[in-house]
Amino acid sequence: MASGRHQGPDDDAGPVRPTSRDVARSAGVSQATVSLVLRDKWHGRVSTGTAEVVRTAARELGYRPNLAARSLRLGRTRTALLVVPALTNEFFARVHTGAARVAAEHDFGMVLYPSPEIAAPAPDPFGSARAALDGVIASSMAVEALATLRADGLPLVMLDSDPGGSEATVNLDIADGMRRVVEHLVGLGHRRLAHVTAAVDSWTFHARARALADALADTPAALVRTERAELTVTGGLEATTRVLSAAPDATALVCDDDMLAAGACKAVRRLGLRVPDDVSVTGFDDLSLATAVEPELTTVRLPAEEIGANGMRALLAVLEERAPDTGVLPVALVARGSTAPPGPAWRHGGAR
Amino acid sequence: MASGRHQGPDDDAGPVRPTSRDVARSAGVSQATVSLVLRDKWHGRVSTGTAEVVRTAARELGYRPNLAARSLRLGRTRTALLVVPALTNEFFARVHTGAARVAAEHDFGMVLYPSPEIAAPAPDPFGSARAALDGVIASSMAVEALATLRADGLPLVMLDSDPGGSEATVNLDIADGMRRVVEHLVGLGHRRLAHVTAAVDSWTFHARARALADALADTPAALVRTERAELTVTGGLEATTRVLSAAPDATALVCDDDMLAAGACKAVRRLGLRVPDDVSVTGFDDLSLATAVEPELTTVRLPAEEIGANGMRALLAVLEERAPDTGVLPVALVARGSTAPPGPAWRHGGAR
DNA sequence: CTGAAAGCGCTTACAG
DNA sequence: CTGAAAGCGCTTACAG
Repeated sequence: MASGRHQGPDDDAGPVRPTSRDVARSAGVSQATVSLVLRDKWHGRVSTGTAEVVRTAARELGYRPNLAARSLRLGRTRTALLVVPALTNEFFARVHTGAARVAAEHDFGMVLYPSPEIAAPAPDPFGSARAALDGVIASSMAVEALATLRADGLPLVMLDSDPGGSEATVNLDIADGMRRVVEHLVGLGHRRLAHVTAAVDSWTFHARARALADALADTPAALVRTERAELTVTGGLEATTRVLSAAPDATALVCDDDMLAAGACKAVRRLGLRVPDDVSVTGFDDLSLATAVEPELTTVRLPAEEIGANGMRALLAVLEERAPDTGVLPVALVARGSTAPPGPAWRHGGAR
Repeated sequence: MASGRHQGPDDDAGPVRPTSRDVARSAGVSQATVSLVLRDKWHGRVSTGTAEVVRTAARELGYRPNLAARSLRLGRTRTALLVVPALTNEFFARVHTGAARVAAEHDFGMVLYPSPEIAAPAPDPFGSARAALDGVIASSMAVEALATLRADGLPLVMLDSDPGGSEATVNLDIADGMRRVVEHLVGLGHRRLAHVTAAVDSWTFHARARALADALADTPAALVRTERAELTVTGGLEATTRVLSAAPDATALVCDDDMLAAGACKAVRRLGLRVPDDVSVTGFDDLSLATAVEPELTTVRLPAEEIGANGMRALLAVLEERAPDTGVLPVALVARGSTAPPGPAWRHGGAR
């Protein structure tokens, strides 16, 4: 009997979980053989019959390998952490779906860590997510927020973030998305746009602002006002109210996000105006909210699952010391009911 | 040198992470002392000076305990798994927030596992979430979906679920919420209600249907129609369209969820009617969507963070073999713009 | 007040 | 084709 009598960490916890030792004993083989068979490394090393006996014994005992022991031995956990700024947001939910799918395909686990602070240093995810990790994927976070992680020397892949921040970055073509919004609006005849910008200090929103300015430079239209908004529907409503009082001649509101755009629509209506007749509104992200509101939002669809999947592929590459594919993913404009040509008053240069 | 030459699992991976052995050597003490000091179990066993030396050495080396080794030794991981049917849903995001907060207070980690199938057996979360776990909290899932988990003999706490399903259940007062919706609607004068029910086979939606029928029994009002809807805005729209063609005399639509209610509002308007003038609509959950749409939704606010927090407390109790507190949490009706007295035509018994 | 030793459960290089 | 043994890094009961 090999059980360390005075060392047992736990003596009362219900039925004892079987170990590979138990399987070996039950199958009449060594622990090594059990490991080989169960890890599928037995071909040409263990006879087919023995393998079958081992598998049967494992099944009958309900054996499940102890992951802590395996990790300790292997020095690898086959687990990645996905850090996102918010769980509430569908975009991140979809990023997770994509990343988890690729992880599963490679027999990796995926653990999720919602870090409320996008820019501030996150509280130690190891104190919280706890699992031992092989690498980290962070979406739409500031590099500074990942300081603890980096200090641990873990491979880090950043998504929708400053390209210079980490060993690998997978990005969306934010600039192209904004350019298409501008083209769409200018094509409809809008000349005075306002920007409802997210008051969030992350690369993706800085990129949106920069792209908007750049895209506008090539057109006859101008940016007449920018207001910062807290990233909620109410934030969008309030910022838009400020925009329309400061720049009542704006005919189109470019919003950094669909939630902001939903709030903008509410603000427009509270001022007795109509969307899109009097004011056009655009969103960004194409969350399900975009089609829940009325009119439905013209917005930019981001390939959320795909960026998650590519992020996980990049992490796998880094882990295997291959060069990660850090291509920029294309986005698409989705035109819906919240945009239209500016109202007749505007087309004729009149005041509201 | 104690490193097992031919056993090293990994020879190339960058700077070697320091172990407690390195800290001990650097501080000139034994590994045991390091462990005692760092786990804060040294009082009266190690001198203050030695403790300080150990702490300094650990800091200087950037030592972090290997969690796999600790788990293996302790047989406990201080990690709980939260299984939710969807990440996209704010309700679950808030449940997670509450559960993670309580977990952190007790130095527990919290790992999230989104299981797309509410009712079907989930794919093995151990293959996927991978972390070694002390217990599981599952929100709004069918017991059958947790078969794998239960088979592992892990303590399980269920949230917003069939009270009979597990060793501990923490529930919301769904029945009371539905009763208040009915009181509100009947109080406004509605007599013909229809139910847009979620086509999801989970306890919480069955409870909502049952509670609606029960509440209605005590009133002069009647349920004139029930339509099942896929749990999306579009699903709500389609089901409502069916409701209003089958039961054009319904003056109020009770929806199982805010997304469904948002879809219902869209359907009403597509038929040329107004919310709430012609048809009142109610939601359930009070997601931020409820105030993003217009009119804002009358709905039932569920204490999502609190149920998460109580769930984690219950799990902690089970783990410590104390009796879990499985109280039912109160909910509240939030009356907003999507409900009003039935239109004049209805009040006078006329047809639309 | 401190250290030496055992052992948690696993995997793999090696010897047969 | 199979087994015995070492060791991953930690914590704790025990001996001093």
